[in-house]
Amino acid sequence: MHSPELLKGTLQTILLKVLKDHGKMYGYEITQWVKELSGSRLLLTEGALYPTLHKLEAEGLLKTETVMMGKRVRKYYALTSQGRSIAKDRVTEFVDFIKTMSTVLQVHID
Amino acid sequence: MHSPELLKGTLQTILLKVLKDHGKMYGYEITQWVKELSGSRLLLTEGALYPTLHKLEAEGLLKTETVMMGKRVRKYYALTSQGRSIAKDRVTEFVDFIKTMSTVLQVHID
DNA sequence: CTATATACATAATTCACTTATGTATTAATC
DNA sequence: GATTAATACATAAGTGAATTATGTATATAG
Repeated sequence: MHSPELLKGTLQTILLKVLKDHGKMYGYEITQWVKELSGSRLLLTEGALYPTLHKLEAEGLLKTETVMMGKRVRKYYALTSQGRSIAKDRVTEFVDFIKTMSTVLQVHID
Repeated sequence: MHSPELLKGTLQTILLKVLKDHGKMYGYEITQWVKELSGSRLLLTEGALYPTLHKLEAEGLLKTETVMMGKRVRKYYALTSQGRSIAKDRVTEFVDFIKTMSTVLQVHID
């Protein structure tokens, strides 16, 4: 597991990019998918996940669709067109940040 | 300039690694050096810098030497042996984090 | 002589996160 | 058939690393 400090500021980027790549997903599904993709190194907590999804929806980057699976609620999230645009920006911003950090720390990633 | 959110959790790593590479430095010198190294993309604020230096010193990772330059105080910081060890760990941890993030975000750095 | 750069420091505030708690359904285990 | 674990959502309290603001003081440039 990674230091939780490093994760700060990256959650929105992860959510937007995963939804961009994977299409519509529900919250729990996202946690499982990120866990699998990261080899259990990135574990999203519910206390961070749901408020962030709600915030991105409120900002118009995500749209929702609530489905009843038997008696259980499932809330699917998908990018809006604005969300797709921002997702791209956030990934670019992250890559740029990593490049700068790599220079300052004098490290080479792969 | 980078999103300040992404910077969170990386300040200690930057300070430790810069001091490891550059030897003893004083606070203001660190801000200028990081600014130059990063092409003005990483601007350390004093409100974050000094408390973090004090904290790292209190934890025994840094040792200080105060010098009077004429009438002006200058406080040099350098790694302790423990600090050198932790600096290495923090850089490794950061690189590992970036690798995980690159996988999850499906991006390639360089 | 006035503004900018150098050089330190700390207090108030912000905000994204963790931790804790709550509700409820479904599947597995004993 | 009862308890535990997994699925699935949600929010409130607390933490802590940052920003922003403020303060002090010397040195330099225009």
